[in-house]
Amino acid sequence: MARWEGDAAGRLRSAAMDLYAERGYEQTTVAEIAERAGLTARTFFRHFADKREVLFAGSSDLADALVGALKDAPGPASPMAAVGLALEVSTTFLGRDHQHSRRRQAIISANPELMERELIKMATLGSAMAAGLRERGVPEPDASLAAQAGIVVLQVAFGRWIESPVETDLAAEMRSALDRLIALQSH
Amino acid sequence: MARWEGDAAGRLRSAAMDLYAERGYEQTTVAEIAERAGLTARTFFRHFADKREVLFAGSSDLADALVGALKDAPGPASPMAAVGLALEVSTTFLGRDHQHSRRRQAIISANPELMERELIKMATLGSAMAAGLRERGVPEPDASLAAQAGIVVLQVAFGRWIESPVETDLAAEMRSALDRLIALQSH
DNA sequence: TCCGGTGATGTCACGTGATGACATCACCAC
DNA sequence: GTGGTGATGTCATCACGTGACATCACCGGA
Repeated sequence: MARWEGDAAGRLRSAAMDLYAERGYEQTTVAEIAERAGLTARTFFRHFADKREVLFAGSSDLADALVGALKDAPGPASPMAAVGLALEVSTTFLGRDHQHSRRRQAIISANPELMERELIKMATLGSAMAAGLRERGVPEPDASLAAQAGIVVLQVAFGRWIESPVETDLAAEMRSALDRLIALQSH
Repeated sequence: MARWEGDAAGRLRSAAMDLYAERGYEQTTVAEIAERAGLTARTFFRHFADKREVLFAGSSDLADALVGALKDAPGPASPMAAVGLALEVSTTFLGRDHQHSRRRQAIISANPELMERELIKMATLGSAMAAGLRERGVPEPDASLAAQAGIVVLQVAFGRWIESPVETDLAAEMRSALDRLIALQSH
């Protein structure tokens, strides 16, 4: 068997992706994922908190990068400008593998439970960015508004990037969406 | 017992609220909720899809009202102006009972699973509003950006209303938050 | 060379959430 | 009163998730 062959978490991740894609999230049991990875269900839950989390590993890295970008933004930058820089940074995480992103997003969009998990990850990201803005001296409610508005831009831009038939530039989508949001407020 | 005494869903809702508040969401079993309401666990699941949903009944009414407000908004109103009108309407649903809203939100905020459910309800609300804006002729990505930005405003304003020590006016919080968001974009 | 520690994995038992199938009860129209 | 209808109860079952304990591979030191 595959026991002791290393990278158990990685094997579980790809086994889960394959099975979720093949037969759907709900129709896949944790035991089946583990079996395909040469492990047991109990071990699955040692690597991932629950059946959904296997699709969301590494999301805290993204949060750290975004908060770091806010900290590194030039002092005089406005809140939304700082958020724009953070969104720029996010594209280096999210825009890496279009094929993989497409597959993963199709799985998530097809299931409400997975959507819930995605949304709480995004909301957490927004809260972290709001904290980063407060660190920069931005008061509430401005910090939360700017941060969560930034998350909206990120999600809309990412969605368009995913759905685009030709492979576009994610950073360009981000800038475009942010511009549109700003344009919507001017009257 | 309380079988056949009418308003089973209502009894289950208040039993759940009480128990969730007393001992926490996770420490409460569905059987306990049903027992307090004089019913069985099986009946609980006939009225509510799952253990979380008992806290979120009636959220589709809110969605209908918001979409209706978008439809009734004056033709020349800009997307964000229409969203502002919809937010105004939302306060008649959300700002009804400050005491109850506080209790409910405390329960939800204390538990990630409940937060997930709240977030997907809000996201669904945003999607419905985006569809309403498209109905008004607003193209994508503007429709989604304006709608989801409106949801951000709603959430921030509602949070401030909930946390305010003195009872403020929810509609005023909404207008204030929307103004702040607009101000953040102007440079 | 072996011995013991350490971390990852397996095995077992269990409570809970959630659902299908079927029985039972209250109520209402005729 | 009879039969239909909707709400509820009972029973069986499966999957998720977790605690407790056993087992395995590997590595460093005597």
